[in-house]
Amino acid sequence: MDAQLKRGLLDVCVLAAIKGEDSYGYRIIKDLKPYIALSESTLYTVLKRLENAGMLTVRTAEHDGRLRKYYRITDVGLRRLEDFKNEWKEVISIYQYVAEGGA
Amino acid sequence: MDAQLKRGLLDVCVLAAIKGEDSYGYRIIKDLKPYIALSESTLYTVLKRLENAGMLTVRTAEHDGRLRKYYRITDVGLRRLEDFKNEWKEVISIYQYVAEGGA
DNA sequence: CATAATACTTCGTGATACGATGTATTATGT
DNA sequence: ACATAATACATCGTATCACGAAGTATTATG
Repeated sequence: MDAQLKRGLLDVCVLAAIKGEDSYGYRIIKDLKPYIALSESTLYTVLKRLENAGMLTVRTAEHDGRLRKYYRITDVGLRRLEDFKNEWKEVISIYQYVAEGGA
Repeated sequence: MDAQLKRGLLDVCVLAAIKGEDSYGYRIIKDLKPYIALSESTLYTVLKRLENAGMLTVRTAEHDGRLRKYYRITDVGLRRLEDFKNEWKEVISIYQYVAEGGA
């Protein structure tokens, strides 16, 4: 899909992917694949950004002798998801303007 | 609204604003205001981009002794709007994923 | 007669998606 | 046994882009 349209959706997609259960990079990419494609470099940029914003916390744990970084959503992250749902009303009104022939 | 979400919508909003009738900078901003706020510097960047992409044509005309640049949508621009509508199905599916609690 | 509105333009900055590339380990196929 | 793919994370450089700030000029308005 269009790279620009993607921009506003990436962060919330990643938050949604870790909302129900802690997850890690590779799995997040696979879980999101049916909805939105993102490369590893993009994902790690997103995760770092969300971490800096306090929307998730990281914990390193061993799995089959290999280290994994597990990401967990915070209250701030959950609030971000709620804000996004509210913002969506605006988006819908914009879409209708565009789809129904503009002015 | 969120700057990132905006990115994928700006171009199509501007195209929609000139779809029905040729328009010019200042008016486009006013017409879009109820839906999406954009500054002059942003709009002219968008218009230049759309022109380079062949999605609109420009014509300078005098109006009350003042020069105005009128923008008209092209077939390429109209096709862009159609593509956008098709892309929207993906966006909706992403939204549902995010809104309904992710994985 | 100043202030606001109209109308367009340029510049610099910060944000950011992504390809390319690198490092390591574990599975899988032949 | 050995190569290839999959898993897992990380960094760097680049191109795109929205926007604030500032500028130029004309026409309404209070």
